[in-house]
Amino acid sequence: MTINEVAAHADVSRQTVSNTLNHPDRVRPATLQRVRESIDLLGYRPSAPSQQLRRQRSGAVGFELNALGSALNEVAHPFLVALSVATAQYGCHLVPFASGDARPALDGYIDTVQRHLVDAFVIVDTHPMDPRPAWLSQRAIPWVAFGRVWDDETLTNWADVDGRAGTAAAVDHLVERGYERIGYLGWPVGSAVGDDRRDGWATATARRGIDATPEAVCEQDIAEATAAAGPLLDCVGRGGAVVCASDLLAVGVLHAALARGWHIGPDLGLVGFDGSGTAQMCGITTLVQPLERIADHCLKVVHDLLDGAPAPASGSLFQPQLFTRTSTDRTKKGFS
Amino acid sequence: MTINEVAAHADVSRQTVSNTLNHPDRVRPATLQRVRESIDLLGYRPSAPSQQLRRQRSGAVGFELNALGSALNEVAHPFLVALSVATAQYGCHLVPFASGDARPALDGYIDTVQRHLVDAFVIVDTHPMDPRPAWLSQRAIPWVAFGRVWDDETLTNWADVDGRAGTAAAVDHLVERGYERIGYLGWPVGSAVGDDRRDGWATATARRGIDATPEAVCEQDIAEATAAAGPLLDCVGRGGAVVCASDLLAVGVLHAALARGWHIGPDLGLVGFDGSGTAQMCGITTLVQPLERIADHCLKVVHDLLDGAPAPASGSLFQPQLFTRTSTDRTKKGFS
DNA sequence: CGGGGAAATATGAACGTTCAAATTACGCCA
DNA sequence: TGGCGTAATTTGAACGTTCATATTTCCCCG
Repeated sequence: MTINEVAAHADVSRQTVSNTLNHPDRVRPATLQRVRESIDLLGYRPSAPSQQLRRQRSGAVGFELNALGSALNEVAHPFLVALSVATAQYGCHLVPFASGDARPALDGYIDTVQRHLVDAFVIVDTHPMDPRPAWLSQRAIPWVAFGRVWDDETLTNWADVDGRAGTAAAVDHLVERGYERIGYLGWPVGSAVGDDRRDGWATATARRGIDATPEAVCEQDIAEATAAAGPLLDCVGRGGAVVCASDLLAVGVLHAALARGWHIGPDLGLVGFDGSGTAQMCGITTLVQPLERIADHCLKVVHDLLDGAPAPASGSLFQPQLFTRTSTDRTKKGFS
Repeated sequence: MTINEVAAHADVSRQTVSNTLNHPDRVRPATLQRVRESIDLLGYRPSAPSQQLRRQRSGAVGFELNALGSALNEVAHPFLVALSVATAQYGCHLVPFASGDARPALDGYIDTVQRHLVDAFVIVDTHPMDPRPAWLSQRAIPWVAFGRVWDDETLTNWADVDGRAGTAAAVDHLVERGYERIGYLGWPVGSAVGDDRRDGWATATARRGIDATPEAVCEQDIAEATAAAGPLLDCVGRGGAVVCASDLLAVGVLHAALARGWHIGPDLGLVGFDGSGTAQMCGITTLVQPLERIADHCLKVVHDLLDGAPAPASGSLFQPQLFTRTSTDRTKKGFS
């Protein structure tokens, strides 16, 4: 089913069919309707390869999937789904490509862009010394990052979650719920995301005048988190609470508490971060990242860039939303 | 950078450049080398849209991402990553498209195939009454399923994990480790995948002559699993073990056991299913699905179909691999 | 009712590649 | 050395679309 067959059926030229779809204002109403009927009747959809070739634009956005540690990254998949949903709005599609030990990250970017498979990228897991922002910008390849861009203040095309506000909201919530001692389990100092989230907790507890604020750090690993939670639980005691830098760490705390026979909720308030499936499964109150809005924003930015618009004046911070579950309910025992 | 520029640089015609890449046997060795040098020097990569248009083939495989419940599906993301890795082998790429309440499943299939964005599909989450297999087959669109195809015995282009063998291996492992009473926590009867996994446990315990084989069922939900685990733990007692239909259910059992103050491993053997990140995080012995091999197999099948080969004679069953963690180690306390 | 101007529609060309067919180069033997 | 057969290479055409330009149609007014 090609444009010519539709044109023949509607007794117009192929260009009129093209205009019907791309510039309806150039077509007389009567003709427009007739062509549209033919399109519907014949079930015509323009061929993507043809359009891509002619327009010199693939209409696709590349997305790197890191094969390493994909099992532990609980945000990657929901974000990918959110991006896929959002593509419909922008008339584009996603092209994921793998990286890992076998295939260095930049290779996939080079490949896909040189073959005109994609004309922009959404990048995630940005970190200090990340080569991708500079590399892409040098080549004038549009891109947007989910996660702050480090190293270069002038690169403003990123969106991120306001970790500071998130953990602060967690503290407020815990105070309202009547928890008195509020500890924090985070990552070692130096991780920018982690420091941001810790700051929110520290600031909020100080503002609330809470004096018992023990904290501990560990890597993003559940065994470490469980071990690190021990001293923390000693300090906050029954009736205390812990805010965590991630849902995974919260699960560690949960295990440590369960091992003591504490009831999550009544005996210990617990707040995670990320809104992952794990938190959902374990009934842990968490700070849900607004992935749908972030995905939409990311696609908007790259499309603006593709249309020649300048980069946004600054990065965008999105507010995480506190999703209350039984782990911060002092009246219910939760499932444990 | 187009084929013509390479041709000019190497002082040959564009067709010789094309042959150098697609039919090197048709090019004289001396010419071949010269053209290859030009290609490398200029960094030429053929334009995908041009190739797709000319070859009438997109070289892409569609993959439906269900926006609903994506957070609870722990296999979808690793499988997607495995597929992405495997695409490199087959010179193709992936095009994920979203479905959900807003967009019925078949719409995405129709769209992508009519626009020539993809020429085949990998489908997952197959179930009885699934409309996709028949729909795709009727239209002669190549596809392959990860998960058995129900309703129609003649559709053999699927790959799945041998659940029966998996749970049987779990029982053998638990017996070897010295656990005596081996219970089972599964899904309500009627789910084909669940029944398959339960059968493996039932058969293996019978073969081993184990008489204490309590079982319980619940939905794929951690609160339900925790509740259902109670009676199960009463029956198997300390020193017993539980095999679960999924890692999520195993986490439920884990919570129930921790709440009793039992040590996972010494007091209770626990085996999950799927090899999810959750099992990894919680130190649960699990049956790892060989997603890399399955992904490779799926791409092989669709490419064979695209090359006109007949469908495989039968579906392929892949053996899950028992991955031992502390939850089945009677000598270690694990992290809890 | 004819002419002028704008609106609507149609035509030629091009995007970069590969297939099919035509042309040229090469090696071999008489 | 000339001719012949095959290998190597080149040329024309086409994939389906959209841009730029050319042509036609329509409407309005003199």
